[in-house]
Amino acid sequence: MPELPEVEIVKQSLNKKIKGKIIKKVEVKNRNLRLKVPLKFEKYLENQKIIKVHRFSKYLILFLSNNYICLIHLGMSGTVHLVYNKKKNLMTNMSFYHSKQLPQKHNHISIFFDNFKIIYNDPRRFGFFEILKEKSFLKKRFCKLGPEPFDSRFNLNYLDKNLKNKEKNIKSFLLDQNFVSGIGNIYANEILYFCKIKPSKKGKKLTIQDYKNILNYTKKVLLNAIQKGGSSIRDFRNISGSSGQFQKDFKVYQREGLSCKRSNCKGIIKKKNISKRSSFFCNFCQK
DNA sequence: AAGAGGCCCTGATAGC
DNA sequence: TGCTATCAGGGCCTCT
Repeated sequence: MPELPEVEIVKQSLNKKIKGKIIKKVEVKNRNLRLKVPLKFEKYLENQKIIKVHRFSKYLILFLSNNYICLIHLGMSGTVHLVYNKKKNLMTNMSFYHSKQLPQKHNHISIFFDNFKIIYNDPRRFGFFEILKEKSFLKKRFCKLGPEPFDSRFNLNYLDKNLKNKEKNIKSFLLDQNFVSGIGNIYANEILYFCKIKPSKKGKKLTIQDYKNILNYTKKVLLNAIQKGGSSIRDFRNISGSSGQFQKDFKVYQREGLSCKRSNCKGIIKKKNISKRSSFFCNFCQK
């Protein structure tokens, strides 16, 4: 669920809080994430300075002063929390992510700094941590991933080369990290709405204008989400979205049965499973 | 080779 | 009330 914009927000927050700081201690309570947290994980991190935090696609990349690199993927329910040590008895916490409180359960990893710690929480444990020996391994690690939508390699030629004559539908392409990386189910739905393309449209049926719209709106939708602080994500603890803000921005996602927001469009938002993922689209303006 | 589908996991919710 | 079934989703793997 954290897609590129949400991970970008976490990256920005981390850079503000932990860049230049030294890791005092690391505690792993549960190594059984999507990938096993390496036994030496703590050793690689402890006493190292965080040089900087980068992001590629949905991955956080922590550069350490010993040249090791810590990769973090939030999976679909991973959150990062910042907890301050207060003088008084209480620990207050603020989240990098939108959950307001530090959850009681599933706090798997704690990274301690001088007067605060960051905590990795992940109920479904689809997230993972990896250690890379140095920079050059990054390239290899990400070599199979497609370009981000902002990458100049993501262009008309690239789309034509990859989509032409393909039976696979465009929705699956947008979710395929080896084709374009950073987009997840929520933004894939939103992007296709803006493109006026129905999610089930096959690659081979896409027109040049479709290509142009895809190039345009993949960027626009993600950038807009980043600007809004990743606010368009729903809270996994609150699927109904009653706590608020986020849902307002969605054009189609989780709007089954509601009317299309496009002015003068009389369409109704439909929900349909495409390749096992829920897809939302306007039955009128998305062709 | 391309594309579809399964699996990992927990928690919220629907249905009986 | 309390049970079970279903769904949610990212990445990787296997099968056809």
